[in-house]
Amino acid sequence: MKREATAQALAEAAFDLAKARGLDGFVIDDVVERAGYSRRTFANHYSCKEAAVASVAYSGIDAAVSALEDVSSDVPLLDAIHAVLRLQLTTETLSRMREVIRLSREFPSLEPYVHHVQHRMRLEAEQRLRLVAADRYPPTYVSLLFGALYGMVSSALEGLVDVRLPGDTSSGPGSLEFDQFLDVAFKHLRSGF
Amino acid sequence: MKREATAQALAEAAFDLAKARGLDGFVIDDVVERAGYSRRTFANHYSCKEAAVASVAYSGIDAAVSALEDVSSDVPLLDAIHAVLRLQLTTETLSRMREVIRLSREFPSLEPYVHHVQHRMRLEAEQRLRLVAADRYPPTYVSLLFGALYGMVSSALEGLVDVRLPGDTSSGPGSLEFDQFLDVAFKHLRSGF
DNA sequence: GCAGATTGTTGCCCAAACGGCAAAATGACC
DNA sequence: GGTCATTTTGCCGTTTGGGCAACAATCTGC
Repeated sequence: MKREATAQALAEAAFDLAKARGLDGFVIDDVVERAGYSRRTFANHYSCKEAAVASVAYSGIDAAVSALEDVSSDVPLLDAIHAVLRLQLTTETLSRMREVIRLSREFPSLEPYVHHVQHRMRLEAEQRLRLVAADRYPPTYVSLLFGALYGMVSSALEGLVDVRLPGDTSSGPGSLEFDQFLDVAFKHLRSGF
Repeated sequence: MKREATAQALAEAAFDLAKARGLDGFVIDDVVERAGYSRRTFANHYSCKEAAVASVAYSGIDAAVSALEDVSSDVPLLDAIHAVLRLQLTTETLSRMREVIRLSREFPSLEPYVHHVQHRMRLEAEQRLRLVAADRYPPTYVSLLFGALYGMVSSALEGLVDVRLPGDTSSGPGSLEFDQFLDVAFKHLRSGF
């Protein structure tokens, strides 16, 4: 769909500008000039530049959930999710999220939109996961499980930014810390606190 | 502090107007007129009317966490949290949250700010909880536990709005559904999925 | 290929909002 | 009373949001 492509192009331009000049270092006119659209078109897609910048964190969620939907149904649900997170929550996707979170620390006006994107990702993933698991688990169970999982993962993402922010962009991808964290999180998910 | 009182008065006025006329049925001038402040002052506190409206959902969090901090330290952590949620997440607080969530369904531009408030509540609660439990559990453990708890509770709040929205404002308070849900959530929290 | 419908983009335009700055007001404290 | 810190306010130029209608592009079935 063309609409989506335009939105992504605008978001990309806004994200680049925010990285380069900071969130207050540019106006919407700069974004549309860079992306080659009109200001009016920007307003058709985003309500403000914050929304555009935050939206880039959304990329990758689709691939992750799709991977989950492909998992054969005789693999236990928790195992499947664990494996998918390990595979998908890496490199590009993870480092973008971290960059957006980092920006939102520096420019608090970005925070609401980042949280909004995270929330939408959670909703979409949860909804699609519920379909995948519909024949094995009741919806309420999946909601609780997913809510708990989301809470732990998002808490870890924020934590990673805190811990590793000063300096290294090095160990972004399948970083040891994140994998280790995932293991602990799933241990609790399986057998409680 | 006076600053806080002003912010709350403005938020209250914005919330009332949003309930009465819808989010697009008033402008900032209406808010400040009702609250008795100037437009410039509004801008000192909130970046837009959405932020003001959403902020009313924040009320009550302070009391809840304070109650938790008073719990004697020989009560198991999970029991203490469970009890506090049962007591505090009722009537006024809960019904405000539901009203804000309901508004955000009708006016999507409100969503980011609602999610932001939820997120801030989570952060504050988690941080203070970590202090309370510092002598019994390591910070990482508390973060994971709290993340999971938050995910489940927020998932339930949204669910409650979905289920009960069409019609009744009747069963807001210590509603049966919510208590039952809490029990299930804590069962999983204790012994896993 | 073509006429029609659907969807995306743009310009126009004005009400609304953001935000810097400095003056005025409020209050706490001595 | 006086002094200092915090908060509120008015002024005002810049930026934004979004309704509307025209325009372009893309997708239909024929």
